[in-house]
Amino acid sequence: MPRIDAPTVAEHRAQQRRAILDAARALLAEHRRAPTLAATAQRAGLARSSIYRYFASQEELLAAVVADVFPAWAATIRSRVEEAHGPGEKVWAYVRANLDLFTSPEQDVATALSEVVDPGILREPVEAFHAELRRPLVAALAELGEPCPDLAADVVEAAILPVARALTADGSTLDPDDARAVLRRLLGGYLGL
Amino acid sequence: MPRIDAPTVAEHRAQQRRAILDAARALLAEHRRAPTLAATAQRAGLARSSIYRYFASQEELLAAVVADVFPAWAATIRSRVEEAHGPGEKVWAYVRANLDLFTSPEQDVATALSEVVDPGILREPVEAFHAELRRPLVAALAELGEPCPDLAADVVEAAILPVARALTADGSTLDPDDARAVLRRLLGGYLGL
DNA sequence: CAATCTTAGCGACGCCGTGTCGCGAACCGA
DNA sequence: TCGGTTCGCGACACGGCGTCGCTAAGATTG
Repeated sequence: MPRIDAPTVAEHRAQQRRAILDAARALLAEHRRAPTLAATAQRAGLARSSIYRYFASQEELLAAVVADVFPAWAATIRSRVEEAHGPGEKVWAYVRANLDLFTSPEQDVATALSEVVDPGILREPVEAFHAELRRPLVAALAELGEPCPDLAADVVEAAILPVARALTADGSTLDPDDARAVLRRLLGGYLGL
Repeated sequence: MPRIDAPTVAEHRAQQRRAILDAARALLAEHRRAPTLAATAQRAGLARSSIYRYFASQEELLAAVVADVFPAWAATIRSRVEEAHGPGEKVWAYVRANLDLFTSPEQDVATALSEVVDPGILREPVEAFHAELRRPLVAALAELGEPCPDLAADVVEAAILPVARALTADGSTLDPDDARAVLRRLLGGYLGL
């Protein structure tokens, strides 16, 4: 068991796991695509093969990254929706909360995760948490009398993405208020706002 | 120059190119992801390395597949939009034309191409033609007085995708009319319908 | 304290993907 | 007929992921 820098092995393990997770998250945010294990390992300061001591596969590692980020995100959205009064307001609160998250300090990961609708390795872990995250939206839509709340929720969420992308694009000069206004106009009739 | 089955070399070349293109298209439709060169070559009946006699890279091959499919698609959409009267109707015609294409005989490729929003190799060629395809939508939105017609077009197109996916999903029991209704309710206020 | 067990870390390997290279063979034109 | 062109192909290089076996350092137990 080569060089251990923490007092105990258990702590060392926790530190290494964190280092790998952080490295993967940073690379995901930078490149907006699933990071390679080689790059992740280099950034975390260990050998590529050693990653497998902590995660069974690249997919599991990425799922762990997602699991690391989503809970706080979901909690924020849920509370924002709960603060709103009436189903239409709740849907709008959901939309705004999402847009705010995309332009928040966690913007990098949030954007990257959504950008990567990759049919590849990131898709499955992201979608698992997605189902959890969108529950308040589905509920609000059902309350609005929408016969297909799940499908409608898909549509609303899909509509949010391009706006978020436009807001976080590199040389974007788009005013956040204008961006919100586009969504508001588009979904406005439905929301009764 | 081994075995040539066509009268002339030029015809043989054209036939081979077509065979590769068709193989790639079929595989794309089947697996909804960029086909490997090995699989494409096997299906087209030549060696993997021979594909490079016809296409400089996998990316160029896939771009050619896209270029092969899009023109007819774009023409259909354009004519459907032109048939509509008034900007709101045009937007709705654009949406309906897209949904119809997803459930048409070319459904396989259309769905696959949209499904593959892959940040990977298919993305660039698809987006190039996409800009061309959506022009009538942008025009109609601008006519509606939308201040950010490009962004709004992004949103409308993004909204179409989940509905198309739901319609073409494997065990889908969704009524196409219900699906359209979801989009109509969501965009309805905006379209003034 | 020492023998033993456990296990982190690592390099080497296998497999599969893309893209390149050189050779042989077939077609074409002079 | 004969040389040039180029098609088709296997071999190769390179870079991904995942596995294996060795080494050595910590943990455990007597």
